[in-house]
This record gives sequence, C-alpha cells and structure tokens, in this order.
Amino acid sequence: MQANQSVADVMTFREREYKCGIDITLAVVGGKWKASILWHLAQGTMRFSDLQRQFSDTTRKMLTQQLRELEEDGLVYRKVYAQVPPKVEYSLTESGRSIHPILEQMCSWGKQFLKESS
Amino acid sequence: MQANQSVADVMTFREREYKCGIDITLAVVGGKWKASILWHLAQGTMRFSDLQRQFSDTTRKMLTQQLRELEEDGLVYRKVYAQVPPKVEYSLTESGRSIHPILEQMCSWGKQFLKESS
DNA sequence: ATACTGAGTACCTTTTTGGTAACTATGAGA
DNA sequence: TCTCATAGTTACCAAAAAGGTACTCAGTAT
Repeated sequence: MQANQSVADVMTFREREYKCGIDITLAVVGGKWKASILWHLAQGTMRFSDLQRQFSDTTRKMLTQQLRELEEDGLVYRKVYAQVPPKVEYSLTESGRSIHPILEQMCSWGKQFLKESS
Repeated sequence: MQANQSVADVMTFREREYKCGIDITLAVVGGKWKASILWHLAQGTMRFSDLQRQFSDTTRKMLTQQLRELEEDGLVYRKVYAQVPPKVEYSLTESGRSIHPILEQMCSWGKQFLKESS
C-alpha cells in the first residue's frame, strides 16, 4: 500500500506553528469555502446535498475536503447514517458555534468596505 | 514589452465576485501575512526595514507583495521619501484601522481555540 | 574608483489549491 | 437484472500562491 496524499493527511492546525492567534484563526477558517460553510451551518444541521445546493459553484470534492478539514479541526460534527443511499449530516460543534461572532463581524465589515470603496 | 505577472496586476478585491461580506473580508486579509501585517502596523507607522525585522521568516519580496496588495485595497498607506538610500513608510488608512476589532477577536479566539483543543 | 545602503524587481521553482471526470458502495424500485 | 440515488473517493491536471536568488538604482562614505 502506497502513501497517499488525500484528505486524511492534510495538516491540521495543531501541527503548525503560530506566532499569534490570528494565524490560528486564519488556518481554520481561511480556506476558500470554510468561513461560508460555517456561516451556513449556523442555520442548523444540513445534509451534504443541502450544502451542495448552497454552494452550487463549487465541486463535491472541494466541499468534502473543506468539511473534512473542519471536522478534523473540531468545528463541525459529521454524522453518518448507516443506510443506503447514504445520509450524512453536518452540524456545528461548540467551537464551530463560538466563531460565529467573528463571522458576523467579517460579514458586516466586508459589506461596509465594499460600499465605501466603490 | 511583454506582459508580466508581477505585483502590479494582481486582482484586487474589487474585480472579483462575492456572495457575502465574509468573502470580501477574506479576500482582503486572507493572504498568508496580511492580517499579521495589519496587526503590527496598528502599533504605528513603520519603515519597510522595521517590518522586515518583525517578519524575519519571510522574504523581502513576499513582504513587498503583500504590502502592495494591501495598499491597492486601500488598507495601508505607503509614503516614499525621495532620498537615497530610499525610505518608505507604511501606515494604516482609515479602512486599515477599522478592521482592527476583527483582528483582535481573531487573535483571542485563536488562542482560546488552541488552548481548548490541546 | 569602489563599496554600501534600503527598498525594491525579474526570473524561476516549489507548494498549495482547485477542477474534471471516472469510479465506488448498496439497497430500492421497474 | 438494470438503473437510480447519495455521498463519497481517486487519479490526473491546471492555476494560483508562495518562496528563493540574483540583480537594480542612485546617492553617499571611504
């Protein structure tokens, strides 16, 4: 069996080095879709296919990847139902919920910023 | 003269599309060093060489690049003194300062998060 | 004449990220 | 028996971001 470079051995935030908390936060939500995923999941538990609908401009692969990294970092909880066809539900953990205020601020700052500079 | 892919024609946040403010914010501070640069500049005006000392594990080139993008996005102000050897000072603009509360939150969330998950 | 200085730029390589398409599993329904 | 559905995985490729090294420019000090 060969070593593979799949989702499973992506470096989690714990294995890196940081000089300040900002880097940690960015490592966790800095991915292209992660912040948005957390933002959407704040509305409640969602199935993979729900998320796919919300993020229609990304691929299954990307979604899976980002979700798995969020899971590894302990921000989302993934519940697999042993049934066919498969059913998988995603929801926020306590940590995932605790970042919400930051996302809110980022959202309003971003909108404000765009308004001011146009 | 050939087209070149240097700092000058990196896409600024204005040229992209966003679905929500979060993406805008990430586009602006999501670069590997940008948030930290803004964080440090909050202490006051700095010369390029001051920043180089703070970010000793990155290269002049990376610093320049990130600073230029921040300048293009209107978060930092770059003042060049017409003297030799050159002197260039960087400081935050109003927009640059307005993002500080978010950085603070990110900093403390990150530290807290690391503590909880170790 | 030469070396030094700060703040870069040019050119190239490596690493990371994103995308496409094909493949999987398993039970239900036709 | 064949196809459909969901939630993936995998291999392969392209694009973007990051990194490294060498070079520049124009005064000033030696």
